[in-house]
Amino acid sequence: MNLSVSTISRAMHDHPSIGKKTKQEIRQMAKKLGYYPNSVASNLRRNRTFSIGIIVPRVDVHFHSLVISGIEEVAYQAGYSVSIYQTRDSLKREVAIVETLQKNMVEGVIACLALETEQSGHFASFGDFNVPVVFYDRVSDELDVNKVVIDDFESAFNATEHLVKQGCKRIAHISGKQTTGIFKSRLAGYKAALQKYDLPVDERLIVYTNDLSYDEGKDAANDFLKLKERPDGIFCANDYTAISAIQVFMKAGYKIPEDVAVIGFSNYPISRILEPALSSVDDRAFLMGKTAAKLLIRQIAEEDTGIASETIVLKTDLIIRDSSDRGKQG
Amino acid sequence: MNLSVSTISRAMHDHPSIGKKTKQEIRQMAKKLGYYPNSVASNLRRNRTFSIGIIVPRVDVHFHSLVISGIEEVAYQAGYSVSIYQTRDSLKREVAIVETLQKNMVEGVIACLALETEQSGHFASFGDFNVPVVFYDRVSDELDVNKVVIDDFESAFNATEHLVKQGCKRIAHISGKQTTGIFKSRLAGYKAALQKYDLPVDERLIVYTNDLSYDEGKDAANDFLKLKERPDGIFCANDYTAISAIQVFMKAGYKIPEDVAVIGFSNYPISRILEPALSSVDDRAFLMGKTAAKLLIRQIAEEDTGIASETIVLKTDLIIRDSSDRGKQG
DNA sequence: TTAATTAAATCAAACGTTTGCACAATTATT
DNA sequence: AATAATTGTGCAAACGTTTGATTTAATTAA
Repeated sequence: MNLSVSTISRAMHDHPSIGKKTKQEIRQMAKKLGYYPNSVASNLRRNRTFSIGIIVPRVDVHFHSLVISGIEEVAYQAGYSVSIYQTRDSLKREVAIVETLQKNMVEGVIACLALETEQSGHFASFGDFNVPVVFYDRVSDELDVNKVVIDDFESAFNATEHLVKQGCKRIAHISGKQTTGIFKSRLAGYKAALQKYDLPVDERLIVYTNDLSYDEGKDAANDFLKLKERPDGIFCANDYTAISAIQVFMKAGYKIPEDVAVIGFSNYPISRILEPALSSVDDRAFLMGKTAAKLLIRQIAEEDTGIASETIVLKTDLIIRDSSDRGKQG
Repeated sequence: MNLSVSTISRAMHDHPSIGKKTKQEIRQMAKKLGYYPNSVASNLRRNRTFSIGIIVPRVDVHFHSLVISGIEEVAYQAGYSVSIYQTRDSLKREVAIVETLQKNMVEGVIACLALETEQSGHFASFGDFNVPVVFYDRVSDELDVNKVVIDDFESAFNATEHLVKQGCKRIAHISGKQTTGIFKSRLAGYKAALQKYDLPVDERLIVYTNDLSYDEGKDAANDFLKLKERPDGIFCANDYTAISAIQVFMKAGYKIPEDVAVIGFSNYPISRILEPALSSVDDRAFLMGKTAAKLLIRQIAEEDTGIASETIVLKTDLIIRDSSDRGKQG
């Protein structure tokens, strides 16, 4: 009953050339002695780490935590451990984290760029180590790498179209920074929907905010109130501004959705709790995480000829609630 | 310029017995060749992993994501990578994760128990490997191990006292499951405050919910409405029930806070956005994460005679907003 | 100059697996 | 009974560091 290490190793891995009883004996012994194979040694020998790195701006932003949840779900099943790193939207931190991940020899990386990041060259180094990278949401244009995003244009189009179908004739839009691709697309989708239904695109009904904060939403809504021809529908590029718009208009005596129908973007958990409950575009954050993880793990497994780049576009969900539901079809 | 591996190793670690110029040359060479020391090999030799595991019920619950954020902050500074695992409140998953962490040889664990978990014996195995464990929020009584919690009793006491000072005479409480320690403590704190101010403890003004959901909050509030002597203040064991209580009472024509002052618990980000803005007890989730990480890392570093157990109680913050602020002192 | 001291670099073992190859033991085939 | 095929096990090198002991080189003291 004195077996060589190789036999034990093979037994633990259920190698076919080990006898059944030997395997059983070894397994029993291992359990009795509380023996676990040393994963570090194993990893060294096999030249693997079974770990992937996630780089997010902040964990405590609901969108990101949902993405992380999706990633964890898939990665755990596949036997990978996921390590979390926060940039807090600082480029400097992002660069430092990229280097840390390199040192830690993660086998793959899933990242959402920091707000400060405009050049994403520091991610290129992963290519040198043949470590695949998948971006989600805020993606890098300059790198030819994998991406998981939603179709912001179509989502905005659908949301706006929904307002049209509820009978809105003057639909406003609270938009984000036009340097960010997703907000540009949402604006474009909004305009396209108006055009489809022969509604004029009125620049006075479009407000460009800096970061779509709750307070900026209030300002935007107050601007709308000052117009002589006020909007009867508002499509907001996120939920916070939608909430403040609703509050401002309600305080001014307007009925939601009868006088003004409002729809947001992201479907935060608050949305269903508010009164009136907020209609919103669900951005499928959880699915986005799962998709990114699947894509990444596939790339890790392939390991063949250079990393092929792929972009996955997810469909969104239009969630109609009281803030825009006038009981009409569509 | 052909140096031995040991020289290179020492040079990279800034070992004193390597000459200055040699160090420089080696560093330069390393940079030029894109050489990174193999961390797996290093870890094997030094018998370390520099990784800690976090076990949370769900990443996408704001409280937990804040805790994670705090942990990441501290751990990253200290050179540890943090791997995330979700139990989704399933005991089975929790047990599996504990085993995975064992296999992965994390150097420490921070955990919040799954709702299903009543016996936490599976965590004991970490002790066998001398891996320190820190629990936060939902902690294990049976294990003599490190914990980071808030003072639920005092927090509830303060919240209730605040309502008293706003002039409330009949203060209700929406409580959680009494099998969970934190909800028991909050109830006790509530009662203690009433007693201090010679207010009667009226069982009709206390509702025991199952999971403090938004809908249960509505039910509870409706129950209060049915009483002939209705409450003029409500202390809720979380924010969701506080929100639904406010909505129910407002719909019934009551003014908040004039007729009914309401205060919640946890200080969700929604709280400041609602109208009226919700008063709440801030549970210091971020600080909790930082504290847990510091405690854990200290324990990892000590590595001496058995793991000493320690419990850290954090002070909470009473955040007064419109839902309870009648303009009176206190 | 030579010995003693100090500084700088190398040697070699160890960390605990994995895995190709060789070998031994068993069973099946002529 | 000898050979071939099959099955089960062991050997030993390798993975890339780290580190105590040791050698070599450079410096200083006598």
